Parts: sequence; structure tokens; C-alpha cells
Amino acid sequence: MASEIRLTPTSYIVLGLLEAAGEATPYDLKQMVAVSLGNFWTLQHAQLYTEPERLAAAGYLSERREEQGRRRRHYKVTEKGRAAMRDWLGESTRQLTELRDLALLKVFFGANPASLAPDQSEAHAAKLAEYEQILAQAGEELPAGARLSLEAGIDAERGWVDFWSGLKS
Amino acid sequence: MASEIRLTPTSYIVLGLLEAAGEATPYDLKQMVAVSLGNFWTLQHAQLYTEPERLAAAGYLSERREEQGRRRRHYKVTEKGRAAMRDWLGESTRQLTELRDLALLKVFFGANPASLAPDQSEAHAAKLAEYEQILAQAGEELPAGARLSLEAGIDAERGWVDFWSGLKS
DNA sequence: ACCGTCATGTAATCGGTTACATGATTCT
DNA sequence: AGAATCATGTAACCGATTACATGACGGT
Repeated sequence: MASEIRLTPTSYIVLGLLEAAGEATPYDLKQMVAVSLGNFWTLQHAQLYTEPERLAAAGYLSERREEQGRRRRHYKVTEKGRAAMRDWLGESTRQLTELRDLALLKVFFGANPASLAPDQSEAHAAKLAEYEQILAQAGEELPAGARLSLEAGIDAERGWVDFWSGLKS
Repeated sequence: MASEIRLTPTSYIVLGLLEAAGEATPYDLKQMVAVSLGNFWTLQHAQLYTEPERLAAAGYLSERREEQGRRRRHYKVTEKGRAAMRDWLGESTRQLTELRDLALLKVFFGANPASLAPDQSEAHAAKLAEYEQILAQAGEELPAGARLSLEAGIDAERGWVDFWSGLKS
């Protein structure tokens, strides 16, 4: 059975969403991503087809396929999958995300900051506004984790807006 | 000649570093990355072998190979490469970097923030200290772009230290 | 002379992205 | 009924990561 696979962040996203949903098709997952963590961690929709397949082959998910029509695949987390998710959630990490910011890379190599600043500050401001609206509208009902990460996103965007706004001149 | 290739951030990093160096081997590039932008944008050293090859094949770099011994490859930016870099530096972008922060992803899926907070706040504080030391020691001599991106990194790390410190409880 | 570590490079694998393609549905 | 858009899925490619491998060199 199931050759062992490496679990990537994408894997945990699929596991986590499926655990919340109970059972879902790749398309359902796509919808869930769009309204939740898609804000700070996007995925290509094709990955939501290939990743569950990979996870199912390794025993983390079970698959049920419709007999009729679209023959959609419905996935569910198995006990093995639940355990993997639990372990991952329990492990702390010192790993830091690198900035990997395109605009900053340009600045590093000598681009004129003032010419990048308008686009960047606007784009960050738009994102900030979006986050703030989500928080205002859904804030109370959001699960604690979702809310907290949203707040982190707001902090981060504020920082970037400040940074780039200070460079317009 | 040269089938057209897509230029990725990695491509521009190689172009940018080579332009600064004049001529360099992959190993030289590795060294340069380590002491400069490696702080906020790391690369696998293998990429510093394959990417120049790719760029050379497409005419952005010229290659000179040692006849003796190691047969190292030395690369130089061609006029085509210089033009590509110039264009890229001149183009603004609205593209935002997603957070893609592992710890935050765990929080999103329900991990206990307080149990992640110590590792994360320490790790971010360490990175912050590192940046501050670089700025203190080399700040004055740094090229403007490098200095500015370093300052951005400092701002960002401060934000994360605050965020995670506030969750320890 | 040997050992460990840094220097240097290549090969294989795999996740992720891009591109393509075809059902459903809604709107006019 | 046709067009447009959304839903759903597969295939191919490719950049990036991982693993492997050997050369050079400083120290004991």
C-alpha cells in the first residue's frame, strides 16, 4: 500500500479544510480557500485536484466517486489523516517566512523606490481595507484561529502601507 | 538560437548579482547571496548552477569555461541581459507578497497560539537582532537599495516580534 | 598520510504552475 | 438557440528542492 509521501503545507491545508467540511470535492475546497485562507495563502485550483489524490493514495484521505454524471470525487479525512493533522498542529516551529517581496527585491537591486511606492502603497492599502471589512463584518463569528490570523494580516499590511507611503516623494 | 524563456525572480537575482560582480562563477554567486539578499530571499545553491545555464542558453549571459582543473564556468551579463534587468527595474508592480507564514497557518487551523509564541517570538527577535547588527556595522556603506530593504526587513520583524510576544500567556 | 570540512558540481525527483478542454447554467 | 460565464477536470512542463558525489585544502 501507500508509499510514504512528504506532507507539505498544501497537504495540511487540504487536511484542515476537509476536517472542517467533513466531506468535500476539490471544487468545494476551492470555494473554501477563496473565502478563508485564500487571503494570505493562495493555491492554484489544480492543486486541489492533485493534492487530495496524492493524500488519498497515501492513506490520509478516503475517496468516494460518484457513479453518475460528473463522477465527482468526494474526499474525507481518515484516522491517519486526522492524526497527522493533530501532530502538525501540536508541533511548534522556529521557521520564519522570508519576505520574498518582489517590489523590495527591485529596490534591493537599485530600482527607484519612489516609483514603486504609489502602486505598492495602494495595493497594500486595498488589501488592508479588505481585511478590515472582513473583520468588521464577520469578526465576531470567525473561529478564533481565523480571526487571529486575520489580525496578523492587518498588522502586516499596516506596516507595509506605512513603509511605502513614507517613500513617495 | 535561444528559445525564449520566462524570467523569474531567480533570474533577476542572478542578473543583478552578476551585473554587480562583472564576472562570477556560481560559487561566487552563492557567496554573494549569503551576505546580501540571502537574508530575505534564499536560494538553493543548485539553482545558482542551473539558472545561469538557462540564462546563458537564452542569451542573457555569456559563459567562459576554464580549460584546466575545475573547469569552472564564469558568467557575464550580455547586453540583452542588461536590457532585461533595466526593464524589470523600471517596471512598477502591484503584486503583493502573501504571508505564507507556517506558524500563522497552524494558528488558522486551530493550533494554540500560546504554544507557538515562544519559538516564533524568539526566532523573529533573533532575526531582528541580526538585521540590526548588519545595519549598525555596515549601514553607512551599504548601497541605498540594500539599506532600504534591510530597513524594511527590520520593520517587518519588529511587527512579528510584537505580534507573537503579545500571545505568550 | 589522514581526516574533516569547505568547495563545487550534477542528477533525479516532485510539487506547483500553466495551459488546455469539456460540462453545466444563466442570460439575452 | 446562442453566447457568455462558471464549474470541473486533466495533462504537460518546468523550476526548485533534495540527494548524491567528488575535488581541494587546512590541520594534526
